[in-house]
Amino acid sequence: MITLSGLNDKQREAADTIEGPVLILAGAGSGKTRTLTYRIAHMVDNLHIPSKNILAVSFTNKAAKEMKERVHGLLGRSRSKGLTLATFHSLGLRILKKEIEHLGYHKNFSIYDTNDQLAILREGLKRYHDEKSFKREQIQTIIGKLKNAGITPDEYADSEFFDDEDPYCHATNYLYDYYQDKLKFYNAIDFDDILLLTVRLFDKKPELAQSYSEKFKYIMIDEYQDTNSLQFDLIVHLTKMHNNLCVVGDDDQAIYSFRGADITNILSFESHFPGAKVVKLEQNYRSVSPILELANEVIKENKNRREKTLWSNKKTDKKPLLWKMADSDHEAQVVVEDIVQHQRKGKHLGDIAILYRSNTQILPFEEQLRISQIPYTIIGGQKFYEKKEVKDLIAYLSVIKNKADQLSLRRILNVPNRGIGMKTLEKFIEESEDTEVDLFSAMKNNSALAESRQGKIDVFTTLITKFIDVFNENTLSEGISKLVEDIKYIEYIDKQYDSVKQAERRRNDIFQFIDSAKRFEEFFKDGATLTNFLEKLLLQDSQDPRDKEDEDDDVRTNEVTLMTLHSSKGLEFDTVYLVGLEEELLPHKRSLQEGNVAEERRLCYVGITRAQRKLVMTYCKERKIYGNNVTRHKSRFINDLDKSGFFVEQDRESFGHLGSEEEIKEYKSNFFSGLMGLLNEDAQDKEED
DNA sequence: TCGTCCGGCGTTTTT
DNA sequence: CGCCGGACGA
Repeated sequence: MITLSGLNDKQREAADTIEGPVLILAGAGSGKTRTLTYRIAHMVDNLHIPSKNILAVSFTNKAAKEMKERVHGLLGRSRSKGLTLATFHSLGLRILKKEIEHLGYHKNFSIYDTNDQLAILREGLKRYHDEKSFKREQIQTIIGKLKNAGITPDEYADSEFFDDEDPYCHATNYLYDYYQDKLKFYNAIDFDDILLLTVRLFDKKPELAQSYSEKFKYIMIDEYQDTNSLQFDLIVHLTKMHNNLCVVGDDDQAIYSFRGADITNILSFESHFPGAKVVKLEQNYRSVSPILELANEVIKENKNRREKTLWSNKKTDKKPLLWKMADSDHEAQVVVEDIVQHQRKGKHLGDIAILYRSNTQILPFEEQLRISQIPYTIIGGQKFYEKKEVKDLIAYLSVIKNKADQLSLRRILNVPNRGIGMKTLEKFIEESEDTEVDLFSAMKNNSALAESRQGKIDVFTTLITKFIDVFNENTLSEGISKLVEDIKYIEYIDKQYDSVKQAERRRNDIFQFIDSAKRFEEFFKDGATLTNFLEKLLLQDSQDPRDKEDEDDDVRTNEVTLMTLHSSKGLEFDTVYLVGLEEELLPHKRSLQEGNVAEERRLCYVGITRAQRKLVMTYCKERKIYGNNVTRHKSRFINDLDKSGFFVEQDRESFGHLGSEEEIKEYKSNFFSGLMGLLNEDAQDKEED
């Protein structure tokens, strides 16, 4: 028997309302995950709802995993068996893997990421007249928006999105069609397609939608403020048979509109689902009250939001601080100096985060942290699978799985060097397009080339064919090891880089890749197929620390965390430095141009509400932008409340954080000796090379 | 087929 | 200022 007595009244109400539509408006730090997990446990344990009828959807793997673990904690493994806790994309993919043939794709389809998308668009642009005046990134964005609006290439020209006067629309009209055609030909789908095709499948086969809706009788959606219209359509399909939909979210934390998230989904929930019950969670268990008061004050300027006022039992006299800095180097110095003080007092570095609007702000902080020898970790950035070596190997695996995957095939055709160049490739592509046979088969058929050159191609096609068997007969990691050996990939890497260190790092990536395959096998046993592995790699999020895979957990947690405001959503830290609170940075220049200041304000709100006890905000008088110094102004988000007493402003210019001349001198000399130490280290690095 | 030089561009990015 | 991508030459 699960008791809900540990929840507060509102949380309990939310966890105990099971039938019909429910909207839980969960303010930052209000115990949303706790409420959701108790709700699930309550349904299974007390109400005896079969776990297989429950579906909970979140946005990230991390959130899904956390929810899974916490439900396990409440129910134990055996009783939580059968629950479906997924992300939108993993759910869609699960459905497509069974049903995609209804849409004319083969079951061994590949999944393409942003880079793959751009590669196709590049070629499309080459065929389009006046190619130079269009940027493929922009076209890609538009196509993404069209997909998320559910508009097909055929429909585009007649849609509201098409403007006959706009040359971009004409280019998009051509390219969208071209792009979708290629995907189909390569038997590939992109991230947006995962949702789009699932919805389309349900549109086309209502009886299928119905059967899924009957299976998932109780549905919960986390971070509902970030859903887009496709996800909404999917939810409508899945709830059609019962209307048992519980969504959780906070409109004040909607920060992904640039990815198509539609805040009206949460704002208009009651009109989309009549009879909905709305529960507000406003008690915050995370932050001390001065931080919440500031947060409330900042966000209340936004119009068109659901009124919420967070409150906390945690009282303190200490107000949030606002530090005025000279420039970005100074900003980093002062912040890191403050962190050093923390460390001296024995505070745990894992409780500290530096949050910023844009990745361009990282550099000075990284420098200062290194000089002061403070361990740190940067969240986000390059994903593991985006490293060149890993991508090469993934491309091999992709082709072995799906021979029609032309993009992957082209990536590896001459990697390592097989003496097959563009000329040869082009001939075969032409052949492939003319005969509507996939590129691999065209190469195997050997009709485009003279005998003499065909030899090199045969080596390649034989290799791939051979490895289809190798992967059938061996485990995943064995297969990959054999592949690396067979193509002499390590030797190839060593040749590519003259720096020993670089080659070493690349080699390491490869071994790490094989290791990750091993771990995958250990975890999934018989489920560790090539297909599942590739899927996991592509859908895995980038919220793991960069380059830190090998370290122990306790080492890892005693590090200062650096990340963007976007990445920080859902997390909390004892101490938060919210840096660069300047006009044109937060709010960002581009958002100002586009007139989306409300979202920037929410971003600021998210940053403030990450802090549990200590919040320090900073801005600079001057900042280097693309090489030149530019005068900066305090962000409107705090400037508006200047004299209101919600925070204390301190001038930290000219080493103002230190007392006497003596101290300043000492600080500077420490700073420079730190710098020299670094230079020496670099020199040593070079010697090793 | 590969390396080098020049020009343009520069936000966030759960999958 | 620094990175990336395209163009062009050896």
